[in-house]
Amino acid sequence: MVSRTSARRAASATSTLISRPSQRGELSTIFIHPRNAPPSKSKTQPQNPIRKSLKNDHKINAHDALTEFDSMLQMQPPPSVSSFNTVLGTVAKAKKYKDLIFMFNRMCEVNLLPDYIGMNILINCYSELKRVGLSFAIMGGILKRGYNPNIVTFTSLIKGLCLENKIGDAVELLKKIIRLGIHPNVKTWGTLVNGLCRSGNAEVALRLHEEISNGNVGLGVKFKPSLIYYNTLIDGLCKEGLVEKGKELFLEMEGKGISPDVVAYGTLIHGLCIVGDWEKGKELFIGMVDRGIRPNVVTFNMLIDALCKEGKTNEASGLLDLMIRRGEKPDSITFNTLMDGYCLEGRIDDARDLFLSMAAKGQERDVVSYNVLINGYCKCRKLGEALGLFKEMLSKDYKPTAITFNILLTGLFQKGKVDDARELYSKMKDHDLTPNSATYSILLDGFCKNNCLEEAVELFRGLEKSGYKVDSLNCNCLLDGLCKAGKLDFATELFEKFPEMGMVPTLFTYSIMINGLCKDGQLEKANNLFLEMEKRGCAPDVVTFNTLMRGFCNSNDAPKVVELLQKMAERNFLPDAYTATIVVDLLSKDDSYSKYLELIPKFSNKA
DNA sequence: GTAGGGTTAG
Repeated sequence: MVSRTSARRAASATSTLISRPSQRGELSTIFIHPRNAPPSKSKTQPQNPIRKSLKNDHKINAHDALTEFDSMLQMQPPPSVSSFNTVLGTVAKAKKYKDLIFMFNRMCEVNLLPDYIGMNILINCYSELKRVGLSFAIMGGILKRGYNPNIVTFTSLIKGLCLENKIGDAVELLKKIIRLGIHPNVKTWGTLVNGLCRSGNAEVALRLHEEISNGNVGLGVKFKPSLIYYNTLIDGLCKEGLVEKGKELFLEMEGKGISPDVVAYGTLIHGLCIVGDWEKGKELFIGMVDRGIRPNVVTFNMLIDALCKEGKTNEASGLLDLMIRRGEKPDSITFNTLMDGYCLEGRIDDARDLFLSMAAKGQERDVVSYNVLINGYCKCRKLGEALGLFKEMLSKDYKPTAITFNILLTGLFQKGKVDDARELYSKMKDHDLTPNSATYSILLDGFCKNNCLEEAVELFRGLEKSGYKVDSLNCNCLLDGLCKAGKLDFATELFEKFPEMGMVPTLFTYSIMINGLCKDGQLEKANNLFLEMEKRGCAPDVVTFNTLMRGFCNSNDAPKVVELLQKMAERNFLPDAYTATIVVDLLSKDDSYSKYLELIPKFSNKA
């Protein structure tokens, strides 16, 4: 058991980690118990038949729980606070967090303060809503009320920190509770592993896994990984392209007597599809079915998506028929995925037909269905149709998202309709939508590419002033615009400001700058930047090589091009079609260049 | 009674 003092110490340790929120009004109803109104705890609770069924019937949904909650509030005498936890838990499981907060507020209004289980539910709720500051405040309330935060409390806090991208803080919090003698369990580790994976640190997660498996972390408590824990880690590894590691973990799990389920198989199949190993994915899928594990709608959706991305929409459509025959009901994701596949292939009419047939096939469309089709129309430059669909969705009361606007803005800029783009952008706030990073990148890029560089700069400066934290993607858009407009001085100035703006130049940033410098005839600077990016741990790709080689080629510096070609070959980079145009150009300039080209070792055929 | 996992659109 966790001693009260250690839990309190952990709590005070965390309060230095996270600043306390200022939303006192919102919380006071939960924290401060009104005087002379202790929580009722009658021993003779009236047994409510609905509540009984809540416990026994797993199919009870959040709606029934809310109804039950209302009737519980009406009871005289009121039921015990703890008896509310079942209904709260049901609504929490359904992820109806807004409803949950409403319920807690209602309880507080009638002087029913949640017990520490209820407060744990509330902490998890705020963490899920990415309001971890409030989560910590509720934990303060747990202490104030004389309860102990337990490992469930801390696991929810760690999740909240992870969801707000505060992985460092999450790790620190975990270290602190371990030092204080609170033992993390497999769910705590799973939460952290998930947080690490989702923030692009799958390899760190893997190292952590090795450490805890070896008993190096966790105060000598035997670590028992679970199926879900393994699935989390395998998924994280696969999403970063480390499918081989994922496979190893899959086998390790089986070696420990944990049988993979439909999720484990699905995760690994998805991973194989991501790296393009469709054959192995198929093999695994067959193996799974042979083992008697039924693919479900998610499995089918992933397979349909993989086929679509491979351009095999007919096979994907066949899979939709197969799942229906097998009695697996397709959901909106199934239809949206296939529609997007058709759009990617330019089969916009097939996408439209599927869109129109959804209702008849027993599946209502959703916002994503509209987004997919609008995007399809934008991509084949049928802006009229796209805008028509947008109007239709509004008239049918579908709520557009920032993505809807981003899709349409992209389409409008691509067609040079800057005025329409401006007008649409101004309408976002009418729909209670906040532009996101992608919106700003689209605007910056769109203005730059439509001869409105001034407006892009103006927008960028406005963003900086507004306190919005511009990211490297936003900057890359403006950098590219500045470079292409020949404003190398301004571009260089912005590029050099990256560190003080808290940004790390990406591969794209370097390629944009190298391209700009080359076009401006500043080849030495371009070459230096190329060398610098390597030093800073940003490996150039084929595009970077091509960009620089094109620059040297245009300034007739054949030896430099050859040198770069050799470097590419050393790294087993396969030249692409663009590389070929450079070589051809070089040869056509002067026959004598061919003597340099003989020096190039053969490119390996290894992909 | 409360905490952890796989799928779609920009």
